[in-house]
Amino acid sequence: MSESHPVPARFPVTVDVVGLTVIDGALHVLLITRLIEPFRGGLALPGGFVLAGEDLVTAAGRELVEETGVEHVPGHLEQLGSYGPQGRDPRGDVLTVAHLLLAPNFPVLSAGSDAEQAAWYPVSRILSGEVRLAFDHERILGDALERAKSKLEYSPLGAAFCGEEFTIAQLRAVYEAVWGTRLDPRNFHRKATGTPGFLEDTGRMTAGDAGRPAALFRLADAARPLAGRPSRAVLNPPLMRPRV
Amino acid sequence: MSESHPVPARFPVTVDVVGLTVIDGALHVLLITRLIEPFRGGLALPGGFVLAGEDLVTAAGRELVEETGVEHVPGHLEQLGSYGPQGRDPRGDVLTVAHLLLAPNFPVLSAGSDAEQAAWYPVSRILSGEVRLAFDHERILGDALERAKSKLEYSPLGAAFCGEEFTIAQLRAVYEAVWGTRLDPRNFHRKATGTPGFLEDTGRMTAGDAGRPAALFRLADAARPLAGRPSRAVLNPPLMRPRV
DNA sequence: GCAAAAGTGTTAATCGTACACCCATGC
DNA sequence: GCATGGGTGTACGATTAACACTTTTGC
Repeated sequence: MSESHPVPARFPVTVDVVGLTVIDGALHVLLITRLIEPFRGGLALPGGFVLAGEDLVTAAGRELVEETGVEHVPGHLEQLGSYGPQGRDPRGDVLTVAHLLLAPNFPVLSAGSDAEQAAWYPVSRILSGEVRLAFDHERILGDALERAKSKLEYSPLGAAFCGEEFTIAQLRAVYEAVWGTRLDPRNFHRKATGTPGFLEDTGRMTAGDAGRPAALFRLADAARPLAGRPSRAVLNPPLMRPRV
Repeated sequence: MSESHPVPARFPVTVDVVGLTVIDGALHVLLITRLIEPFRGGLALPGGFVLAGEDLVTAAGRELVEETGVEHVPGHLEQLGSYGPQGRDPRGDVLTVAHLLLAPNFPVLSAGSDAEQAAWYPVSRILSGEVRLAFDHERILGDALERAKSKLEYSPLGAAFCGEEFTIAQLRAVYEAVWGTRLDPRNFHRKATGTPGFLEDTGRMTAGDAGRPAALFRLADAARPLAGRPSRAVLNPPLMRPRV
């Protein structure tokens, strides 16, 4: 914060959003198809420039809403980290502040031909190299996945992937998709319902599915985000992912 | 990363460093006394503007070296998070990327009267409110402390607070200072030495201190930072801090 | 010898894991 | 009835936590 003798450089600052969701048991990421150079026609994370008067998370939420046509930010949005400004955009130095969105599967607006089209892509297709991302967005995605994995361990944010009410099996599917492992349904049930301050039984049940109806849960009040501030609640003890 | 219709704003970008060390069993933070407005005469985190052509961690390391007179970055430096650009500097919008330094106690240069004086301050005096920090630096310090606490759990970075060689008791003092708890020396010894890929016995011993001489350890090769890239090694199983 | 700190042994409680088993529904 | 998935009980090994005890130094 001290003033150095050299004139401070000013940088264009963008926000990018790594939007993750679970569709049919597989982790998906929200990507847009670029309509302009560089990387025209390529896939990239949604994002855009921070405007004067905006805060970082605000800007990230605005870009997300603009590029998907969703009404509100549909899940948990938090800062991931900053990248740059060197060597990440062929047009020049751009600092980007990446954000992580954990959200239930929400429908993405079908944009007209003049807008960038956002859509969900299976993360596995990027990790396998089958699909490539523009800029340094593969690196950012990698960091986001690592963050998401550890978030599930010690925070109640796995529930951010589910809707308002969900079954333990739906929650388990989230953990399995993000961690890339299978979990014992019975032990997971006990651990999830037994963790204090995590889940709250709604008293309601599913109906119509195969098998025995499942109890519907919601996030406990203690674990909910409060008045705009995202939840900082901690899962204690943590739900540990199997280590190799 | 998409181009919005509004002209992208350009922001001055600073890097700040939360430098932590353990002195006499107490956690200390590196602060400078500001010589200019705003907050002239107040205490703040060391930092400064990112220059053209610089990367973030590079800039943070440069500012640290400049403001303390130390030769090299003396420990583990990593990005913490970004703050702003709104409402954190009375002179206008400034985006800052905060960094976390975990370092052994190193002597700070006594600056001349025309330079900002850096010095170590007990963290407890800031947390108690006895000492106030400029800008939003108290919030940044709070986030840094939280990050440091969790880093000790699942990474070998506790050793970054020690010198090249250290005893288990010195390492335990680090954990106790950062976590603010007492740990059983005997169980900690077993846990630290028994964690694979963490510590390596040097074969050397301390001498001259009270009590039985202690074996000197160093970070295992697997846990060392390699070729500039900071260590991403993971402690498995983690050293768990006592939960209240 | 005595104090002090390092390091080892031991034990009980707790936790994770695996898996047998019962429950409640759709068909 | 049978398949399907929800949910509980239980047993065993691993890990933690508490603390007795031995070792090795300085004084």
